[in-house]
Amino acid sequence: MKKITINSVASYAGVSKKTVSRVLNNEPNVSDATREKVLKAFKELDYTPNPIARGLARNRSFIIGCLYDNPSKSYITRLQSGALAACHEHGFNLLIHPCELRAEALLENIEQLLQTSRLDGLVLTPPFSDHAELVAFLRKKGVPFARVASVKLDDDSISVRSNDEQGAFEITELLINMGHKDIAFIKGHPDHSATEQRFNGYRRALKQHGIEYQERLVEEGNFSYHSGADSARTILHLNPRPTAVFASNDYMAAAALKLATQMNLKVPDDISIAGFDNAPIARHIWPGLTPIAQPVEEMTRLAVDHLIEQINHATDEQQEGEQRQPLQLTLEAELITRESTAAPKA
Amino acid sequence: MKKITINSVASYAGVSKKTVSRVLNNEPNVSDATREKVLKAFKELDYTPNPIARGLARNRSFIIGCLYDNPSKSYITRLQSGALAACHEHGFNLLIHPCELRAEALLENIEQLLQTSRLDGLVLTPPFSDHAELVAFLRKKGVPFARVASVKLDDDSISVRSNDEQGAFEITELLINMGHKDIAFIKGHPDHSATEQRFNGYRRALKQHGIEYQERLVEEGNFSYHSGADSARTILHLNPRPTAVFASNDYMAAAALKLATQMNLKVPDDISIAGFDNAPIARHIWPGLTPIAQPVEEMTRLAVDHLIEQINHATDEQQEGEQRQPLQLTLEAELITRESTAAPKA
DNA sequence: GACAGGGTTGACACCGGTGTCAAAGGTGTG
DNA sequence: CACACCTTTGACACCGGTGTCAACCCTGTC
Repeated sequence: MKKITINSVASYAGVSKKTVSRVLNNEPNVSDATREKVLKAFKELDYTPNPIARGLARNRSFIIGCLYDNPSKSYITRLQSGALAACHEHGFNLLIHPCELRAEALLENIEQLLQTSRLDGLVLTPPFSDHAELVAFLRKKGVPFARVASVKLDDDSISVRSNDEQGAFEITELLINMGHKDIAFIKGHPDHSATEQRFNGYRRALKQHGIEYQERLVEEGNFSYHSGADSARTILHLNPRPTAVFASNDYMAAAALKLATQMNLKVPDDISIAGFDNAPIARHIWPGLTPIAQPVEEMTRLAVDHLIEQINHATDEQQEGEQRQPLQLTLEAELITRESTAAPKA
Repeated sequence: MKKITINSVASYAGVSKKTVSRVLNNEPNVSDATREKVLKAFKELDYTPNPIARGLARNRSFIIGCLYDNPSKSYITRLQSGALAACHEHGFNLLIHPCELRAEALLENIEQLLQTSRLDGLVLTPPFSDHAELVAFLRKKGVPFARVASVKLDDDSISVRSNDEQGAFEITELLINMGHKDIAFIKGHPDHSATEQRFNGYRRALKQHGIEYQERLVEEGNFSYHSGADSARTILHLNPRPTAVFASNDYMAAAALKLATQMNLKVPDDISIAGFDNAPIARHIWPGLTPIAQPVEEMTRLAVDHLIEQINHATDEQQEGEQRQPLQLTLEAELITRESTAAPKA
């Protein structure tokens, strides 16, 4: 099969390759007649431009990298699917790069990624979104990036988050309004800034309703199912036992729910359980889990969308002067009620 | 920040850029002294080659594409993680491309992917692994590819699978040996060739143990949780009700388990439930699910590993003569026993 | 009819590497 | 010492596009 290059098209259409390039890029100042000729040549030769050559000339790769380190598979695939939607819309592709937050060679790892792939930009997902060192590193290198679900806001980068504090507040309030007073809380991974936000929301709801905060009801988890099981074991053996458990994500909530069932506790009659995220598992277990739903896919889509716009804008203008358009969006989280929460049995 | 190119290195080291290129690629016929000089220049200038330029010159992108269309998030992330392991080992990156099997524009979609990304190769995962039209298309285009979990073997492509038929046989036999005779079966998606294999294993086990096959016990699903719920609803309302259900994947099994619990049936006392895959959900629900575990990650890793070797080999030798090394591997699936299966209550 | 000014076009260098080939340098043999 | 032969090296074209700039054409105006 013969390769069709810009030169083939040019000679076929009887114009210079530069003119072909102009048509390719929808540049102005090409006469209609010429444009027609070239477009016809495209069709008849079945030509498609070589993105690698274009990338070399423009110093672009048209690839966005996605960084993550997360135990939840559903979270990861939702991130990816949001990122992909935005990428494909703009003719970009997505390269995935899982890596460990705690690895000491993190920056070296990222640097190598950047050098071996010449990415046009990077999406940082939790827990990287609030990694100060990494953010500083990328800024120094001049690599465009966007942050998803970051909490510590600063004012010159793209960041899309959901309102974790408010979400946690609402679900805690739901439990309180049902009549619960002893509400246990399982924290998330300390490296994720959402962990603190959710905890804050929990405490704010208690305070606002005049319920005393009890440290004995709070356990530290790390978002994994396993950590949820460990925390739940402690909580469910407390005496007196709380009447509700709010876990910082659905996996830990699911673990609590499984353990409660194993202990012959009825959910929600003996104990209510609430989660955070609305992962598929929340629907797949029995009883169905009441969570706060975060719009993960939408957050990522928006973040990547703006990232690409920034990239395109920056190269168009060639302004070294850091003409960033800061963008800080906060989407609302939504309470979804299922069977795992109810008023405490009298 | 000044850009370091091969020219900077060349002039710094006092050699030609071709010599630098030779050192980069570990080519022979460079004197030790020269090599030292160049390596020193690499270090001192902190040089890393531009993969886009290299890709243009060699007509390579060092990117592998991964095609999938699967409802199971855990399956997808395991695929990705196996593929990534192999890619990173060889200095490649992974680009993900979910797309719909049934879409009429499938081939156009893939063609565009190939043209816009200049992928070096493609990993086909179920249900694409056995998509005859797609395979023929790629072969015609000369695009290297590897197939994961394909069943219909042919003899000139890379394919890594696990033994679905045998796995289904073993888990069915487990149920039979526990004393079950009325064993319901939920089929998978008809487009996936594994669906037929698992069904075959189920029937072989019945036959080998002299149990009559009953069509009324077989329902058609499509691997999604939802379809499992539908099938389970029919099965659990049969009269007489089977004493065991074997679903073709864990999501459908989980749906059956949830429904059984909702119907106040005790699992496994009233009904045993078995799955296939060993997805995380199998551990996360109560009671824990007995499945056949497929080595998804390992299959994909091996497939991509051989794919990349074929790619590297092909470009080294420049043999148009289709010097493919066919590779057909079958990994064994493993039975994992948890709480959802037991002898039927007398 | 000369000239200014805008739209259209192509020659050519360039992006940062790799492939080809010939020249230069070193060694062993008759 | 002449010669063949192998190793080492660099000049140069090339991969397939894009950016720069000058040349050209056409129109409208004085």
